[in-house]
Amino acid sequence: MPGHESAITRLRAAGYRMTPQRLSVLDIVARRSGHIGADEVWNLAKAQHPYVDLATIYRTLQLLKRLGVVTEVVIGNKLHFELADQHNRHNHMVCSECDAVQTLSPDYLAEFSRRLEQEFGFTPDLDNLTIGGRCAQCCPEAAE
Amino acid sequence: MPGHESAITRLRAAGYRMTPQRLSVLDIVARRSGHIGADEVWNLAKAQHPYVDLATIYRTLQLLKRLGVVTEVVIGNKLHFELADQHNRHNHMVCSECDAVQTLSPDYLAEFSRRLEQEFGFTPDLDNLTIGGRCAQCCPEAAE
DNA sequence: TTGGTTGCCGCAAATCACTGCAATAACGGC
DNA sequence: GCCGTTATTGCAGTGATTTGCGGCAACCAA
Repeated sequence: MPGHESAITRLRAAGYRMTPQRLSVLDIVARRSGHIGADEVWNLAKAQHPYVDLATIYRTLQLLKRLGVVTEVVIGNKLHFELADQHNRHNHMVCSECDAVQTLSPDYLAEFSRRLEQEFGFTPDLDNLTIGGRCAQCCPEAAE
Repeated sequence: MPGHESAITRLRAAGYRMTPQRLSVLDIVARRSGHIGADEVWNLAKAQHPYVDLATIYRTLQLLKRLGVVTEVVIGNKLHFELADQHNRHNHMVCSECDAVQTLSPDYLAEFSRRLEQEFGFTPDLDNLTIGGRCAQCCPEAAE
């Protein structure tokens, strides 16, 4: 699976160790095309490595997020993760009614981001920004 | 304190009941100029009404949020709330390093929001949008 | 004012995410 | 290949928020 090598290299370069648990998590997230919940990562990881702890899953996912290997999507009140693909960056719009997820080109936020940095010196973490709201189906005005 | 009456009216109009607990929460959030954590609301509420439960505080805050009476700000891993003031709407930028909070005019997001609605029929909940990132002090490039 | 309806509260337990600590294992050096 | 250092894990516990449920009380109508 592509993506692994560079991620492993990045981990090593930052002084972290490669463990079977981390490989499992990385593999699971990489195989999935799209976001996956922490609990689901755990279930799949247990299939490969029966004694992994959920805490390890969370720690690993947070680590991979810090390294920019995965991005975080807030859906309902659960965290989901997906492989960060530089060639297909996108943001997420999540409906607070039905939890439907739509993706969004980061172009929509580029101008906004640039202004925050120029005017406030604030660097928004757009890769992990989830935009909440109502989708077309659930929007109050969409009531037929 | 202004704002109470309209909020009470809005609650009633939506078929909800006014209770001493809800009045307390409303009063506490309204008196505070700025955001306040759920736990702090609880402590203050207990002073007026010793047997309020934390669950009631959370339920009330979520209710007031749904009604647009208060807005939610995510700071670190805690929820904060503040009175929604139509004459002083603003967004929040929260530093993921030091939890510093800066406010932001919603003008910065107006164009973005308009496009989401026009192109996707998605109505973003900007009132409760917290933008995470690094502030000028904590930004990697700010290392002197 | 009184009574009935039904939404709300307090309590307890569940859920999700995170953290401290002692035991364990990854990795560089010999 | 073996050893020591030290990052990482599993486990148990904590913090923050949410939910189920039975009893209680706010509100409307008479």
